[in-house]
Amino acid sequence: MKRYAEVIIPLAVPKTFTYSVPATLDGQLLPGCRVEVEFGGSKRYAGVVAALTDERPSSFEPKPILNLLDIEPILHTTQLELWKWVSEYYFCSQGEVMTAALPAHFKLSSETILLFNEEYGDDFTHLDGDEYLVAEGLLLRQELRLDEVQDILDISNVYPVVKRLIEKKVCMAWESLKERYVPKKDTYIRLQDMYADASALEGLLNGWDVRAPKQMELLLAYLHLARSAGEVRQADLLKKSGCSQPALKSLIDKGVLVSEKRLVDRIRSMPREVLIDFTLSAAQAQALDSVRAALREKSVCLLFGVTSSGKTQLYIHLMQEYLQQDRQVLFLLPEIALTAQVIRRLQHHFGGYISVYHSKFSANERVEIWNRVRSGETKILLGARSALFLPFSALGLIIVDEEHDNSYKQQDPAPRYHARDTAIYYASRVGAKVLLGSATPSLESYQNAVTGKYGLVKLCERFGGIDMPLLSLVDMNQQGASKHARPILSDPLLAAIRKVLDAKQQVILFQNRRGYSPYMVCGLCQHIPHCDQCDVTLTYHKLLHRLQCHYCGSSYPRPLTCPACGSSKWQERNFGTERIEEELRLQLPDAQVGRMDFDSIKGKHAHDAIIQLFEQRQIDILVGTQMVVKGLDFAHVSLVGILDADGLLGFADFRVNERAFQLMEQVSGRAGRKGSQGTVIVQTAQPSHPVIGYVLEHDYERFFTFEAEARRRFRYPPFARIIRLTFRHKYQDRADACAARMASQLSPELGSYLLGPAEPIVNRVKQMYRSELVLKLPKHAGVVNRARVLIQKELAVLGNDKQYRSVLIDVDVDPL
DNA sequence: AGCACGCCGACT
DNA sequence: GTCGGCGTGCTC
Repeated sequence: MKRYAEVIIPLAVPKTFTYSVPATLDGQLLPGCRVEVEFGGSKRYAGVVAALTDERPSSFEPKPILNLLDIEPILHTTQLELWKWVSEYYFCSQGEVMTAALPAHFKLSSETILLFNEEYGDDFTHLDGDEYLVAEGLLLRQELRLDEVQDILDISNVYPVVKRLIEKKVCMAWESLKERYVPKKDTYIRLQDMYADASALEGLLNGWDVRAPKQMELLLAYLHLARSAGEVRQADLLKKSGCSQPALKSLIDKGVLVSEKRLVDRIRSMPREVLIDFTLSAAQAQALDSVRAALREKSVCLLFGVTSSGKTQLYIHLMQEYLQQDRQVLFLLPEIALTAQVIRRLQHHFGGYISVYHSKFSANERVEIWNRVRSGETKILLGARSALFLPFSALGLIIVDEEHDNSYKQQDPAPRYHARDTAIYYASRVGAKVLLGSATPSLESYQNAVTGKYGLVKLCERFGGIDMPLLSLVDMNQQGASKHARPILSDPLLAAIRKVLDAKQQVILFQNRRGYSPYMVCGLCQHIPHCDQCDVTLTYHKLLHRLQCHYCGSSYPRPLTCPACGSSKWQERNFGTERIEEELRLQLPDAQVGRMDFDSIKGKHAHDAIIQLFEQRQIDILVGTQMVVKGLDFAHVSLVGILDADGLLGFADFRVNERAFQLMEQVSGRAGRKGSQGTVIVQTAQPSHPVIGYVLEHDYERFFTFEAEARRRFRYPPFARIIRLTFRHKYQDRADACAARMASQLSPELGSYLLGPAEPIVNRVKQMYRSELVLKLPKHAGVVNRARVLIQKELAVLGNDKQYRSVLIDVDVDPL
């Protein structure tokens, strides 16, 4: 009966749009359904109905909804509320949240199709060159997409040509919105009904024509498959029998077999019971009890468990308990930790109840997982950040493993949301519990645990009684004559590697820099090559033999001579993973070396492939960036080397210490497994740095006390809330002016919490200059809300001011 | 985000 | 003189 619908359009427009509901859709339309609407002239989109109303807009005439795309809503109202909350909390549009939340195939936008007008005929004499080319294409193909027209003409703006062709009635334009999800169909083979009767079948076999032995073979293969599997796919049958399509076709033609197309799930489920084939250690069982108790009283519990204390086994037990109560469980992991190793392990226990959702899955598969979660068929979902937006219907528990991991915060396109924090909000809305797990909790979470806001459970014992690895330092000041003459691999480290390799064990070397050399310096004039588009030095990649910008991705040929002075005496400074790999091949020619970083895991399965090679011990030494840190379990690694601790401690943001501690502690945890204590060697020029000290002692609590004190003193999280505003423009002064304008609006009330405008460390990226404002707000709801209101208000003003509207403003709430 | 409208430089 | 650049304004 409601006559108007508020529709979310998947764009960065700050509001919903009102459309009228045609009489034909009366009653079928519900919030959460996708609808096809026209938006902005001719473009069509699949929008999501946020709400229905009877209120007639006064200032405009709503356009009608063109089509209903879903018979029932694809999400629940709790998800719509979540979208709204995320958009408000993180200062973005609901459309941007929609873009992040929905699988690609739910997001449709039209494309312009040109249809050839038959009546025009093939007399193209009145057309000019470009028009003729397109008309020819149309005659041949009947219809062309706009990007195909672009290919034909090879010019940037095809629109004028298209417009003339339409005016001359050669073709007409059509906006086509196609459902992109394609259900998968498989061909199945079954026996003709009359042979269901055993004697009829026997008769058939006995009277078989001996001239058709292939068909007989095929039929026997069918009977065999049907007996063991129940139903028979055509592909399996042909493969098993070794027969070809024609043999099958004649059996079908004879009316012995029947072929039929059936819709199938892309996601193979193995329907079987939950399998818990291990027992918890006393420490684990006790921790599990404490977690249960904590979750009875509080909605969030932090499980602080040292590396390899067996947190996952505890999770598995807890998940099973929620499963028995018929509640769904969401298990979040950082994308990079979602390896085949982890997936296999959970599938082993939960078989058909579990689904996995992450970027490696095809868009079609993701639609199917979406639907299975909504229907409640999937009880346990293992996924990365965006899995939080799946339409759970009976969510009972969210586990956020490695809760400290930075990849839970989406960085580049809005919404810049933190999946851990959003999960906590969402859980509270739907009455679910949250278990955060980490060996190195974030300062935020640990502070919340210490103050009693969250429950806190510690698991200090490594599973199976393995000792924590033994750490030792190599003081790099004593290695090499000068700062620039330091070796990449110090003598003690090299000696340790040799020893480990002799014992047929494996080594992980950690260096958080990819490429060969982070920058090159001209030996004569000290010139350093920079990116044209960004304010950063270029990293030399030896394999590509090019200089690359790690900010915008552009790449340059390696200069032979210095563009400033013409000398060719380049010096390569510092080292990345690529260089280490080379150094190892030089120093240890017999060792098998593998590299795992952003550059080496391109391609769908490259990441898992490297892990597998290492698991199978075809690689002796694995060199990598943070990727080697994330939740991998290798049984034979007895040595871990942290090659440049100073590189981790050298950043200039308030989280350096936290990140450095976490990375070093996590990578250390990779060393030592069953029966042997691992060794970690840290190379540093600052052996007395306090963070290094805490890592040596594996003492998270003392690290926390130390770091929390500094954060409190300088008013950083967890003792303050940060909102950062970045102003981007191709002219520095415009960006600065806009930031100054925002600052002037905020400072009367919030001046004491405001920093900037200031140019960030990297002040130009992709041809855009930047200016930054940072609000360090006290944790006081009134002040924070006031700041939000003022920012929101001023964003609207700046968006309408022609002096500032071309400045792009990014708001980052709780930035990393 | 698109996409159209509108006002200033290098080509016929 | 026109084609085409991208500044700016709007989308139910």
